[in-house]
Amino acid sequence: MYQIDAMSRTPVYEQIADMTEKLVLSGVLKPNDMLPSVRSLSAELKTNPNTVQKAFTELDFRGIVRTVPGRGCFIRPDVFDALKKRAAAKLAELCRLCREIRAAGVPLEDITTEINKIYNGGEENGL
Amino acid sequence: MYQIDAMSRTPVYEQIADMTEKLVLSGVLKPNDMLPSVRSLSAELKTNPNTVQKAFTELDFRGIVRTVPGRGCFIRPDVFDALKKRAAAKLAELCRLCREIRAAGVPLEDITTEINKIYNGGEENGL
Amino acid sequence: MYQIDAMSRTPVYEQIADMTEKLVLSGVLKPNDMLPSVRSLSAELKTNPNTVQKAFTELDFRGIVRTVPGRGCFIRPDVFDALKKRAAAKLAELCRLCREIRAAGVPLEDITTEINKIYNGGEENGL
Amino acid sequence: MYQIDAMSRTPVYEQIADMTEKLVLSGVLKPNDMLPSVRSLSAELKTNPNTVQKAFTELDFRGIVRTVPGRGCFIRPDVFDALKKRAAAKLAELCRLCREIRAAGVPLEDITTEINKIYNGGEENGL
DNA sequence: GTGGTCTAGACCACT
DNA sequence: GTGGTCTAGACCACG
Repeated sequence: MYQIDAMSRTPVYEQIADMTEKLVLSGVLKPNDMLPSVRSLSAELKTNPNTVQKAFTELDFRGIVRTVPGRGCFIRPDVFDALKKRAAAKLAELCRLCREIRAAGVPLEDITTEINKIYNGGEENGL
Repeated sequence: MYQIDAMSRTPVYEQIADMTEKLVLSGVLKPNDMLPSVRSLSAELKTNPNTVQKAFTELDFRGIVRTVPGRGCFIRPDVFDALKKRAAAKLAELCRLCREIRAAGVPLEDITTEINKIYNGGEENGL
Repeated sequence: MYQIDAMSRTPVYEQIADMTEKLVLSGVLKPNDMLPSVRSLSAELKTNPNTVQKAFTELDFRGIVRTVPGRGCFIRPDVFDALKKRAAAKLAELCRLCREIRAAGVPLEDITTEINKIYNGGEENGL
Repeated sequence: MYQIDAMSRTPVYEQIADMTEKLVLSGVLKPNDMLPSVRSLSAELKTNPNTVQKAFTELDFRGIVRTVPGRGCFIRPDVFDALKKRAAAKLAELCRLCREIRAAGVPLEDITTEINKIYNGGEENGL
């Protein structure tokens, strides 16, 4: 279910957090579902438990999960509210990029055609 | 001409490189222009000379400048080709973000209206 | 009678102990009353018997109950003395918080109005 | 300047974070001041650098500091806004305690006299 | 079994 | 020098 890229520049703990987010968006993980335990996931990913722990802490901060000591780590019931907020932040980042691209002289059409391709790309949730 | 934000989380050397790029796009720096020397720029920005040096190396890597040992650092004649390629890379990054935003359930209109706002924002090159 | 919040960060055994205290304060449990057995309560709350056992040990420590091996767990005759002592400890904790709030520059009125609201809130014992 | 209590139940990293907050409230640390480095503070407190690191991360989350990789950890210019918000949260916690104390039959006067003592206690910032 | 904290020590990117 | 990440392994509280 999880897979990490050791060569990537994004930290392992962030990869785990991002991947979990995507598993929620793709419906694999649903509200109140329990995440794999720190130990089992660290064994599966062949990473240190502390790294997984940090990923779960990060997810807690993001409002994606609620971790209950001694019981486990659970997807929050209101996870989609948190994801909405994160999407808004990503939209702002997209706008920043867009301004840079415009400044480089790229025409509006180049961007809109790319975006339309993505949105007309059917139902695949390729993340 | 240059200004860095010490509180920003983007590395100072990257800020310098990005700013130089924008000075080219806004026409302040033109092909074959010479950049300030490492020593003068580091004095102006109150940073470590190593940091400025690293920024110049980064710009060299990006294809923006050509460093001539003993003479200085010059904007490449073909700088706009390099900038086109970098814009293309940014477009790809934008698409990646766009896919994530789509996965979060944000409608296409939210994105296109934002982008249109940017492209209809007149001639200002506010970078 | 009892109800636990699995998502809460306060340990389950503490939730059980706190709730028992409140049942005494609200008059539902009176001195010399017997508490439900560990087994029956753990079944009702769908928790581990060890957890309920730990809650009872905690209540014993607090001076709320007296556990008689082989017979059961009883509210102490002098339970209200123990509750008085605990209220005093809570008052000390409140003072600690109050000092912190004062240090943050919050005016006295903000605190007293909040407290008056609570004490003028009628007879409801909503705990 | 810093001192930790190894026997306390509050984690060391939290003690460090709380202490830093109090140093701001007492005026010892001011906006834009730099905190001691992870290494120096860990040496001073005889703790592991990772523990101090975690404290700084916590302070970042609280909005107290801004940590800039390669440069250091600085008190935010708007630190007092963050402290105001934290004080509001503490006031809510105080109200929760107050309700419990009221339920235990403690009269309003007992609380208000204690609080008045604190607020009339002169200028000492005893934290 | 679960997560939370901590130590010890390494390597990296940035200034 | 600075902070950031990661590994290895320990101990604790909770269920």
